[in-house]
Amino acid sequence: MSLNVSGYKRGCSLTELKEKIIETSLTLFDQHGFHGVSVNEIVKACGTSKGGFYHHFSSKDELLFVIHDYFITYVLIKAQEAISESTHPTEKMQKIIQSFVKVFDLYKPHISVFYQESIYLKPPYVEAIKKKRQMYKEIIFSVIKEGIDKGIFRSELPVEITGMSILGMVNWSYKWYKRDGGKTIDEIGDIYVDLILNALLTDKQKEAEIT
Amino acid sequence: MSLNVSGYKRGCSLTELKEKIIETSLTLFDQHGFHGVSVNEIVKACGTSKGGFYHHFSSKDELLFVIHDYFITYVLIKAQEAISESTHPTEKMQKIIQSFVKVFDLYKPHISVFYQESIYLKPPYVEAIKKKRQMYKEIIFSVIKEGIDKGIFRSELPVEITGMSILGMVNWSYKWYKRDGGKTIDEIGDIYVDLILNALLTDKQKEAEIT
DNA sequence: CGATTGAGACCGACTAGTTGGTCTGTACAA
DNA sequence: TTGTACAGACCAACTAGTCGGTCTCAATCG
Repeated sequence: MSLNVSGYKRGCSLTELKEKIIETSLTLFDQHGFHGVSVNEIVKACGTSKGGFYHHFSSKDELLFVIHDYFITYVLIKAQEAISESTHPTEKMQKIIQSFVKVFDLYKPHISVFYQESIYLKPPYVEAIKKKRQMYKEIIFSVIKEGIDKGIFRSELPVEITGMSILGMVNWSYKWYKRDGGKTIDEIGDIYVDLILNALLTDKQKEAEIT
Repeated sequence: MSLNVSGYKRGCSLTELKEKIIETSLTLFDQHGFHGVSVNEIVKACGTSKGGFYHHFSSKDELLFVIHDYFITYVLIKAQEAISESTHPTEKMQKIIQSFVKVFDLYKPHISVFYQESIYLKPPYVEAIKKKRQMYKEIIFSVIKEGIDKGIFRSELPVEITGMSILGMVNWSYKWYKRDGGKTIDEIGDIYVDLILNALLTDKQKEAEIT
C-alpha cells in the first residue's frame, strides 16, 4: 500500500497527502489521460488545495515522473527476483511472465499511465525512465539468449524481435484486461506462458517438457 | 495518396489544404501527442490560418476522429481482403499478419495516434471507432476458431485470449519499430508468423507444414 | 462578348474560459 | 521563535473556437 520506500524513519502522517495525491491522480489519469485532468481537478478530488499540491510536487510533470518511476522500479525488481530464483531458462521465462502479469491486477492504472502518457514526460525525467525500461528489456533478452545457447530454445530465433514480441503480447493486456472478465490473471498468465513456450522451445525440448 | 473517397467529381485542388492539415497534424500528434499540439501550431506548420482549419473541421476533436477513421477503415479492408483470398486458416493468419505489419511501414504516425490518443475521442466519435475495432478483432477470432474446428490449431487454445495475444504482439510494434532498424518490415512479419504458427499449430500439423 | 453575382475557400484579430504555477497568509508543533 | 504543512486568491500564458471580412472563380445575364 505504502509508496514510501526510503526506509528512513518519518513522522507517521508526513506523506499522507502526497500518497493520496498520487493515488487519486492515478485513477484520474487512467480514466481521462494526463492532459485530460487539471491540477485543480486533482486537488478538488483529494480535498486539498493548490498549495498542498505544490508543497509536495514541484510541477505536474514531476507527479507524472514519480508515478512512472515508482512503477518501473517495482517491475524491475520483480523481474530480477524472478530470474535469480531459477536456473533453467524455461523456468525463468515462466516466472517473469507470471510475475509481470500479476502487476496488471495490482497496478492497472499505473500501467495505463505508464504506457499512455510517457510521451509527455519532460526531458530531465524521460531519460531516467528510458534507462530502466531498457534494463527490463535486457533481462528478457538475456533469458532468450541463454535458452538458445543451451539448446533449449530454437536457434533460428532473433533474440531482440522475439523479446519484443513477448513484451508486446503481455503488455497489450493493459488495453483489454478487466478484473471481472472471464479469466483470472493467473489463468491468462498460464496461457501466455503456454503460447510463448510453444513458440520458443525446440521440438526435442517440448517432448521433454511434457513428460 | 488521396484521402478523397466520395467518388464525386471535384475541383482538383479543393481538398488540398484539408489533406495537408491531416498529414501535418499526424506527424505533430505522433511526436507530441494530441494535447501536446495546439490548433495554432497546426495551422502555423501548414502555413494556413484558424479560418482555414475550421472551414474544414468543425473542431479539433473531429480532426482526431477523421484520422482514426481513415486508418481503421483501411486496416479493416485489408484484413477482409486477406481472409477472402485464402481458404486455409494457416494461410489466412499469415496473410492477415503480413498485411497488417505492412501498415506499420506505411502509416506509422496514424497508428501511433490511433493507439495513443483514442481516449481523447469524444462520445459521438468513440462509438463509431469502437465498432470497427471490434470488427477487426472478430476477424482474428474467426480465423483462430476455424483453425481449431478443422483440427489445425491446438484445441486447448482459448480463442479470445489467443487472439488478443496475437494482436498485442503485432500492435506493440508501433512502440519500437523504426524503418532504419536492422530488419525490414517483411522480415519482422515473417518472424511474427513463425512465432504465431509455432504457438498455434498442432504437432501433427507442424510436421505437415514443414514438408 | 463583358458585366454581375454569389458561393465556397480562406484569413486573422478577437474572446471567453482554462491552465499550470506563484505568493502571501495561517495553523500548529517543537 | 522557527519551520513545516497546507490554504486559496491570484496571474500570465495559452487554449479552442468565432466572426466579420476578402479573394477567386464559375455561373448567369444583358
